[in-house]
Amino acid sequence: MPSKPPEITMDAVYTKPGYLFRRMQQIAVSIFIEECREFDLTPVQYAALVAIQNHPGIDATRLSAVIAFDRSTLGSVIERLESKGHVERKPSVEDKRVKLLYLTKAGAALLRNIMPFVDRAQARMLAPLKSTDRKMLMALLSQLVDLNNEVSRVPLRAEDALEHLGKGG
Amino acid sequence: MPSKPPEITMDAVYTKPGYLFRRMQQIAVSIFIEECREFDLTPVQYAALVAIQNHPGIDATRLSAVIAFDRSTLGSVIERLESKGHVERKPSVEDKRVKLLYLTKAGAALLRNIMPFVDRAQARMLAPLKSTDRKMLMALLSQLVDLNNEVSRVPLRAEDALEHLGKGG
DNA sequence: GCGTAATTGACAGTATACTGTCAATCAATA
DNA sequence: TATTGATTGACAGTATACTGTCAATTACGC
Repeated sequence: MPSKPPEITMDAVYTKPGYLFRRMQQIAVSIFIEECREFDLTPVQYAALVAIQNHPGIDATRLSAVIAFDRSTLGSVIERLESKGHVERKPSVEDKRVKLLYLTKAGAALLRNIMPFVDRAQARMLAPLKSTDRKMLMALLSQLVDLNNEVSRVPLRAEDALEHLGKGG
Repeated sequence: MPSKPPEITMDAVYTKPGYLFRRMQQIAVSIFIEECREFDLTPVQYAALVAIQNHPGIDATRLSAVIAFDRSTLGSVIERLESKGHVERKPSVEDKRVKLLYLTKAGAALLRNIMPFVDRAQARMLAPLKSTDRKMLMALLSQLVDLNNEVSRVPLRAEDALEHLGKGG
């Protein structure tokens, strides 16, 4: 007869949402990088490009609200996008603190070309599930992220993107 | 009538699983850190402590397989746990490359004490959903992580933990 | 038992992701 | 207008998370 089992088993990790969210994030990034290898773009860089394309002349602070990404880290992300020639930073004439963000032609072209690869990556993440299960998971996840929006350090504020209009650099 | 909308809208980000997994991971970590503030422990450090408690004398490579965590990063995680006095690293007599991992008494006590706080954090992550939706989400997520296990760089290999038995330091 | 494979831990490098701080600048108001 | 407070971008510091490399060591095929 074996001695009494430890009070805390690996189920204290494996069956918990925190662990599963971490694993799924690892897997999602891994698939994205693999599918988009030839473009040398990370998921966050992709999100930033889409947001800048949608809101030309946005500044870094508002961009961070639009993609729910920490402002401190966003600086280096933009730097990399700039050094790769996908993004331009122009100082605002109205507010000397602000640098306005624009896609370069190369950045816009990249975004068009990468879309089918991104789509394939997103499809692969959910591929192991049946169609109905995919829809169910996405619906529940969207709800949960939305309902927990205020919890994270950088809540999503999609409407912030509009504030730059009329302030044009 | 406004001009034709951009081909690529923010839905190319917001409605995609990759974005939602990233957001949910951000939120999960944020809640964990908040609930466990007084213990100064991160989610990964918690997972490592649980695994070491379950498999005393495990080495770093096997530990990485048991918590599906990159071997390169795990070194610094263990270092931090060691410097906080939660973990001991003892060289193996049988294999001079290997350092065997053990919880200290303080580490074991910490693990016991933190459990209710971890449970509260895990519950908070799913709190906005109805009970049936919580169960549904967890079931789908568990399936998906399991079915995608081989995709990530460090697949989960829970059974690896047993290999150290009989090799005792 | 010897040369080669593989394993192990460590390290360098890149990229998120967070906390906190700072100076420059702008806005709001007394 | 002068002071105060908020905003903005930059930076330092910590902690994941990955790729790739390396030397020491072990295991294995012959």
